This record gives sequence, structure tokens and C-alpha cells, in this order.
Amino acid sequence: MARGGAEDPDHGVELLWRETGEEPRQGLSAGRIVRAAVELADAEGLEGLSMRKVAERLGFTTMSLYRHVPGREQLLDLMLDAVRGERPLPTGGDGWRARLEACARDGWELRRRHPWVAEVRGSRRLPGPNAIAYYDHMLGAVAGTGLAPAQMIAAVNLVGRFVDAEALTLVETARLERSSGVSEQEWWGARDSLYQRLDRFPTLTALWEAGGYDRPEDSFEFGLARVLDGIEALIDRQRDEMGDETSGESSGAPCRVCGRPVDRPTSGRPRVYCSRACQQRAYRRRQDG
Amino acid sequence: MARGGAEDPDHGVELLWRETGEEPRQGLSAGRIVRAAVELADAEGLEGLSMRKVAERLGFTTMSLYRHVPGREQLLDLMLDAVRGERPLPTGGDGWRARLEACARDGWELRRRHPWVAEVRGSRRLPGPNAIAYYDHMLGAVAGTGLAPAQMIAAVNLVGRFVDAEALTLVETARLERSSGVSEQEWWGARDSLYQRLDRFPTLTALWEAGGYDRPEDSFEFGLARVLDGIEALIDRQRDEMGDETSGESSGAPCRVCGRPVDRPTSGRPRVYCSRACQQRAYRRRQDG
DNA sequence: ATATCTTGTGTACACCATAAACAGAAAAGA
DNA sequence: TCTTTTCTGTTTATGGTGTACACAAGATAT
Repeated sequence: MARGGAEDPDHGVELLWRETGEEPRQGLSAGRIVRAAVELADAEGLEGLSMRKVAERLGFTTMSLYRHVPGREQLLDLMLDAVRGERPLPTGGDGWRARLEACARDGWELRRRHPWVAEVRGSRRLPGPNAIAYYDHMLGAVAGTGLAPAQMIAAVNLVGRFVDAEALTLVETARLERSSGVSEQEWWGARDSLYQRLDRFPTLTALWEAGGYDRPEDSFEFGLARVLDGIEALIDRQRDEMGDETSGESSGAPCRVCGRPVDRPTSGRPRVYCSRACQQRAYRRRQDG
Repeated sequence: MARGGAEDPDHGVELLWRETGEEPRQGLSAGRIVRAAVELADAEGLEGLSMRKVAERLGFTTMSLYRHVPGREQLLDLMLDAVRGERPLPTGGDGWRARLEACARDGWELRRRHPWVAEVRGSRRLPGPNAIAYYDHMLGAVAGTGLAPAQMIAAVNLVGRFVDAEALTLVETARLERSSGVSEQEWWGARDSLYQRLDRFPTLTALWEAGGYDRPEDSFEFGLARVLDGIEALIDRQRDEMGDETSGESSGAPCRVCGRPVDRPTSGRPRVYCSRACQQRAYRRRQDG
């Protein structure tokens, strides 16, 4: 069997999308390794997650893991998808904003329970079924907003990356607080040698004296509200433009591919697709199916 | 001399804020180490930056570096401040938005020239004079917008973290492209084993067929516009509320501490500070000075 | 019974940051 | 000028990482 090693991404895909449940009575298995790794990462963070320690926790040798998991990177992929499947998809309220916000808060909650999730980096991370379901769910939140397809994707990615970035800064402080035993406040509070050099920076000093650093805004709440506001502004703007363009002229059936309104020419055959791109898409779709 | 080792942050502060220019004729110095490290990180990324390689590049032994720099982490602090001093502060156009956007684009450009900047993580990074000047400059961009001090700080932090997060994803793809020799497009394009499992996800499939992934939005441009829109929405909203609250009632001198409008009571002594917090601030200021 | 596949083991390698003790030179003090 | 201290660079050693490779025992198929 062509069981590709660490170099073969398709093996990783098979592992991620395998039907679970066929766990052997005894011995190792991918599922058991993943569970042990998640426990370990929960307890010690991502930098504390080593193949040696996972193996020790299971009572096997280090290299035995490689019989079931291609390598550490692929193990991380499996862990990510595993924790995403722990809870059902967030059922938000009405409207795109409430639903997208619910997704963001759910992602935030996930990273609170498993802080290492935010530390897992790298493009080329293969998504598993749970990650894709989540992603699809987020995309569904902004469907029907009038945004172009690429804009929907960008909006969802923006929210996702925001949550991730925010969680990453949080877990970094937490890690230092645990490893050093000194809280963030204490540590920065003791940096007098730094503060005494900040006098000659006017705005910073003014804000300091105005108490801006005494009761800071909640970084996640503030940022999430701004990002959603920004997306809302885009949606409103485009809806307005759309209304102006097509007022009294279009208002026929929407584009069969992307659902956006279609310009209707005053004379000639009525258009079915909103753009040449959508026309091509539909064509290829007919060819493939 | 109490030359604290790696455990002493104050030593790091001294190094960061030292007057440069007193470079010895020969031998090592913090400045030379930092320059060599920046060159190395530019060429090989942050994971390729090891004390060994820096020392080799300078023709000394590994441990010789520790006579001038407390450790790798502190070297990173020094590197960050060094590259931030390479170019003058961005002189944006008029208005807070143009200036804040100029800062964001400048930060983006910095990370394009030195991709490893985005990879340097961890709270408790000591800022040097250049970093503080930059931060002060960004804060100055949103001064006078009517935002509360903590909101100004949060807004600037949001933009900064956005740029950093965006740059981080970019450098991660670049690193993989270089180490593997396969471009991101090629790699994802070869993942048929993944795509064939995505049919049962409706929104994702619809957006795929609508061409949303063929011409994606520029992630940085899209996100920056949304974030700035979001901040603008907050500013506008607060300005409106402020106008309603104080119309025909305030419009006296602004708060002496933070500059925001002050509610003027209909009877009694006119207020000088906008809030009890600002009053306390001013009091402490008088005590200290 | 023989061959093949699966699973777990032990060894080995090339890295990494940095602690500790040491050696020579330069500078300061007597 | 002689001695003592300080500065600067070196050498050696420790404990950690992921994983390639060769090997061995058991299960399964032919």
C-alpha cells in the first residue's frame, strides 16, 4: 500500500476524513494519539507538546507514534479538527451580523478551552470535516447579504483571522505568566526604567495621564465590534449602489449562479447571468455534471 | 557592575535605549551583532536565525555573543527596534483616517522588507525608542477624533495587530514556498483528494462555483478598509451622540486633561474636567510635578 | 508451512539555547 | 612600574527537539 510518509499530503487528507469508530481493542491508534496529544497541549501548551511526551503518556516509545501519524505537523492537523468537533455549530440569532458574531464568539470560546489552537501556525494546514463544516457555516452567515462571492470569503476570513490573532496574543501572555510566575500587570508595572524615558512622547504621555491605560478596552470586544461594523458598512454601501443602479431597470430574476441582481438591457434578449464570469461558471458546471 | 543576565529586563531596556555611535574599532558589539542578525533573518527567516549562525557570520564563537547581548529573545527586541529606525515616520495626508492608513501601509511595507518581524511573538517585548516613536505617531493620528483615551489605544492596537496578523500569514506561505519549492497555488491545486469531499457543503460549493476563489480579494486591502470603516463608524456614532447630549448645553472649554467636551451643568460651578477620572488624573499630576 | 504485512522498539543524527569555568588582554590603582 | 581588577572571547557540557533507519515479533494470507 502506498502509505505515503510525511511528504504525502493526500495521506493526511485520508487520515483527517477517515470514518472514526474502528478503534482497535488494544494498542495504539490515530484517535488515541490525538486525544493524548490534545490533553497534553491543553496542559502544557503547544511548545510543551513533543512526540516523546505524547508517547510517554500513552506508555509507548516515541517512534511507535509514527506508525499511526505521519509526523508532528499532521498530528496538529488532526488535533485541530478533533477539538472543532467537540461542540455543535453555533446557532446564532437572526441576520448575518448576529450569526457571524456568534461564530466569532464560538471560535473565541474554543481557543479559551484549547489555547494551543491559536498557536498552531502555517498555511497548508489540511482542513478536516469539522473545520470545513465550521467554515461553511460561517460562509452561510454572510450569504444573501448582497456581497460578491470573493467579498463573502474575504469577510469570513477577516473575522476568522481576527479571532485567531486576538487569541494568539492572549495565549502568549498566559504562557509567560505561567512560566515566569509573574503576572503581566506586575511585570509591566515594574518597568520603571522604561517609563521614565517616555516623557518626550507627547501623545503617549497625554493618554497615559488621561487614564487610557488604567481601564483599557476589552481588546476582543472592541475589535470584533469594529470589524463587524466595517463589514456592515460595506454591505450597506453596496446595497445602496445596487439600488441606484437597478432602480426601475432590473428587478427581474437574480443571477442563476451567484444570486446577485442582473442588469436588464432595455432591448434584446434578457440576461440570465449577472456577468460573463458567472456565465462561464454555469457553462462549465453543465459540462462537468 | 550589575550587568544583569537574561533574567533582568532592565538591562534589556538599557541596551535598547542606549546612545548608539560608540562602536569600538574592532571586535564585537551589540550593534554589529544586531546588524548581522537582521541580515541573517532577512535571508533565512526567523527559524533560520540561530546564535550559532550569527556568530559564524561575524567570525566569532557562539558564546561570544552572550558578552554583548543577554540572549536570543533580547536580540530579537534589539532587531525589531533597529529595523523600525531604518525609515522616517510616515507622513500621511489630512485627517485621522489617511494618517492611520499611512501608518498601516508603512508597517506593511516594513514587514515586506523584513518578513521575520511578523514572526517575532510574545508579550513582554520591550519597546525601544523607534518603536515608541512609531506608536506615539499612530496614537497622534487618532487624537482629536473625539474617541475616549482607552478607545484611541484600542483602535491603534487593532490596526497594529491586523497588520501583524496579515503579515504573519503571508510570511508563513512564503516560508513554505521556499522550503518546499512548490507554490501555494500548485500545492492547493493538487489536493483533489480534499476537494472531492467538499460537495456536501452547500455554501462553500456555491461560492466555489460562483468563482469566489478564482479572483480572491486582496486580503490586506480588504481587511484594512473594513477595520478603518469600523473605526470610522465608531467615531461618527460617538460624535453624533456627543452632539445630541451637549447641543446648546456645553460648548464651553474642553476638558483640561483629555480634551473632550465637558458637560456644563445648568446651575452651579462650571466643570473643568469631563469626568471624575480626569479630575483625579489632574490632581495626581499636580502632586507629582 | 511459508511469505507478507503490520506494529512497536532501539539507536543515531543533526540541530538548538545557554550555563560554567577558563584564558588573555586591557585598564586602573598603588 | 607592579599588581589587581575588569572586560572579552573561548571551550566544554547539558538537556531538549523531530525523525530516518534497521530490526524484531506477531498476525494474516496463501
